Order: sequence, then C-alpha cells, then structure tokens
Amino acid sequence: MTATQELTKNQSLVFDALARADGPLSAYTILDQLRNDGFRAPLQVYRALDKLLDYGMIHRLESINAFVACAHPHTHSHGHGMIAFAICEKCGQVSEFSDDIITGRVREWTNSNGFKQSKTTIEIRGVCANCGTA
Amino acid sequence: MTATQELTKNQSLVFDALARADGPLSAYTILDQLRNDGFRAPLQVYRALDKLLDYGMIHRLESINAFVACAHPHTHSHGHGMIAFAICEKCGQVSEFSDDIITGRVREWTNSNGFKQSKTTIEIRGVCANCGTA
DNA sequence: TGACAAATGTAATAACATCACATATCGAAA
DNA sequence: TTTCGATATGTGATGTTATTACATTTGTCA
Ligand SMILES: [Zn+2]
Ligand SMILES: [Zn+2]
Ligand SMILES: [Zn+2]
Ligand SMILES: [Zn+2]
Repeated sequence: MTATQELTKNQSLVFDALARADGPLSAYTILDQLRNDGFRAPLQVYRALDKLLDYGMIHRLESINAFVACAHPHTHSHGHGMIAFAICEKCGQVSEFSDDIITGRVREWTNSNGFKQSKTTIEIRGVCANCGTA
Repeated sequence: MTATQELTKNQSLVFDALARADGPLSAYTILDQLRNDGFRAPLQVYRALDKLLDYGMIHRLESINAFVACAHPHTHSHGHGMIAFAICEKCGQVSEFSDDIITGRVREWTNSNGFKQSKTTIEIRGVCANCGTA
C-alpha cells in the first residue's frame, strides 16, 4: 500500500490491460484479453479490479459498467477531492479532472444535511472535441 | 408530453410502483410487484422506464442500477441544470438536489474542452442523517 | 376503410456480477 | 523449522441486469 503498490500476478495482468487500453474496458473484455495468460473465470478479473480500486490505481465508471486506469498515476488517491469523468460516447475516450469548487459545494450540501459521504461519482456523458468536429 | 404527461397503462403501473416506494427500485423488483397486474417480462418494465425517463418523471441511479420517482413532480425536466443524488447505503433513502454553481463549473469544463455534454450524473453514496445517529 | 406509428406480449439471449467451496502461497509466531 | 493465519487463486454454478428479435395489438388520421 505504498506509493507504488506491489501487485500480485493477476493484479498486474489486469492493471496492464487497462493501462495499455486507450479507453475504458469492461470486466469481461479484460477477461477475454487475458485468456492466454491463464484467466478462465470472471472472478479472477473482479478480484483484481477490487484491489486496484482499493489502491486507487483504477476507477470504475458506473454509467457504463467499465474500468479505466487512473490518468494521474503519480497522484494516487487524489487527496480527498472528488473526481469527475467526461466520457465520449463516440470514441470512448475518458478525461479525468477534479475541481475544488465542486468538491466544496458537495461537501457543503452533505455537511448541512448530516450526510456522511463515502464515495461520490460525477460522470459527464457526451461527445469529445475530436469527435464533435467530425 | 405536457406538464402532466398522459401515460399508457404500463407506464402508469410502473410510475405508480416507483411513486409509492420509499426508495429506489430495480427493474426486476418492479416486475415482481406488477406480476398481478399482468406483467410477465422485463421488457414491459424497461420500455415503460425508458418513456418515464424521457418525460423526466423518474431518474436512473447509475451507481446502484435502480430507478426512483422524481422528487420534484411539478418541476419536471429540472430546467437545464444537473441533478445530484445523495443515496443512503443503510436505508436506501435518496435526496435529490441541484446546485447552480456545480452546474456552472461542469459547464465551464465542458466549454473549455470542447465537450458536448448530453447527460451528467452526480451520485453521492454514504449514510444519511437518520442512519448516522443510530 | 387503409395505412402508419406507438404500444404491447413473449421467448431467448447477452452482459454484468457474486456465491460457494477447494487449493495454493506467503510471512510471522512459536 | 513447523504451524498457523491471512491473502491470493482456481473453478463451477448461480444470481442480477438489460437487450434482441419477432409477432400482435391499439390508437390516429387521411
Ligand atoms: Zn484518477
Ligand atoms: Zn470522442
Ligand atoms: Zn427530479
Ligand atoms: Zn439512511
């Protein structure tokens, strides 16, 4: 659980698959890519994904049931701010950004409503600049 | 498609199921509740849900694969602002709110990145005030 | 009436995720 | 070094969520 997490074999395989992809992958897509590495069952993927999420090395995109390597590999865990994802529905590209003002506004709402937040998802669906000009 | 949408039979049944629930329901839970009303297949539910989403009468909670009646029944479509949901993981209660500053910050990011947003999801997972004091 | 759009019924299948149980691997304590 | 517990892995079955494909019905309007 240090800056550069020591990964097990399966965790490394799954992380590498995500890291070399140019966009988000579903668990079953990862499974198919790793058949030649000995993967046979969904749980092998899901267990590795769970750990990588714990370590902050990947993110889950709730709105498309897919996973993506963190775009800020040297800033794991993103402090305590929340992360927003812009997901292009044409090419699949995902842009990751954080915004202190949004983080602050959300925290204001939760504080004034006595709500203890554990995880916050912000996902913007649409068409990226490249695909929009096509 | 007027202020109070004229609903078909299936749409009414699905909407009423959501409206009388005290929290979000999955499509299959709705299906089970409507067996006695003649529902037999998932598609009957999903087709009604799609229309109700179009009409802005319900929302889909991406992070839990569930649906909830809009908490602002007389303000369908919420103008053009985005809506945030606070979802209690203990009791399932969902609070719906919108925030012009968050909406503005998201729009600033999309504008300056040439990203055309179509739908934006903000979901805060955690524990509500009631459940937190228990 | 005829024609078209919208809604519905039904079965099958696809896509996503977890449970249950057995086995293996590794490091620390005795 | 042996034993033990925690972590990781292998595998099949199952559970959950959503869509495809095709047939039929219903409502609207010329
Ligand atoms: Zn990240
Ligand atoms: Zn794109
Ligand atoms: Zn609403
Ligand atoms: Zn609660």
